[in-house]
Amino acid sequence: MLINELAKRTGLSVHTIRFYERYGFVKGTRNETARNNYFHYDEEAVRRLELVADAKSVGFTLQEIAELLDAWYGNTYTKSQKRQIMLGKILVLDARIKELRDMKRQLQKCMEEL
Amino acid sequence: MLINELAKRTGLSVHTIRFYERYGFVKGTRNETARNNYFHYDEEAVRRLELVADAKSVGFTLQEIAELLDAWYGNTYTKSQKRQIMLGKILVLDARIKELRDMKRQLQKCMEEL
DNA sequence: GTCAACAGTAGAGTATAGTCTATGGTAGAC
DNA sequence: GTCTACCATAGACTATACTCTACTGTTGAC
Repeated sequence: MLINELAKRTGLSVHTIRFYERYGFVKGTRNETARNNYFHYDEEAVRRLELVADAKSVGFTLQEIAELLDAWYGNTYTKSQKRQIMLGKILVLDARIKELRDMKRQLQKCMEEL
Repeated sequence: MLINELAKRTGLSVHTIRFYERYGFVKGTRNETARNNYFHYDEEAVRRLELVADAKSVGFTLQEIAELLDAWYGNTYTKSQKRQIMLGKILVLDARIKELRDMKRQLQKCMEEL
């Protein structure tokens, strides 16, 4: 698919996808025989961008997401390194969940005292 | 206390506190009799900044925090409006907690499949 | 009285994450 | 063949949240 369809599939704007492309989050492939220089994207591109969106919404930075994508799909890390990275992110999530729960408790207490 | 002590008490930098001051997150009081123009801060300032730090760490923007501080300490809202604002923030936190849990589950699943 | 450490204001600079504009080259319907 | 919608690159612009610099005035120890 071309970038426009990818944008529709992922709910991201074309601009944002191009921006993510510079970060290496997705990569299109060019057709050698075609005389245009359009990039084509596959289903993995969709999955990668969906992961980016999910990871972003839980507060990971683009740098962290780059690492996560590499651990998920890439081959720069060994299996055990990948597991380590995943585990690290899980611990970050646990800490963040705790902060959210604490804040929620604070707000509830404040509401009761009103 | 003066701004330096406030910074030490809250763990924020003097710069950051001044920045927050422009947002109305804290306000010092000036001593009429003194010939300097130093601002003095009280315990509420400490509590307010601690709330700012907590709210920030769970992902609220400074705008949202301004609203929260007003609901918490201010008197621009009625009690029932304040409760509404608090409840709104609690629902946001719930949604965020859910997202974090979902992401955690995804990561765990990916780890198992490695 | 002078020097370091602190106070104040104003405004410039930085990082992150987009978002948009300018420009120019395809593709396909009519 | 031309019009609209799309593709590409490069780079400018924006918002948020700081962070720092420049400059000046104050305080308190020595």
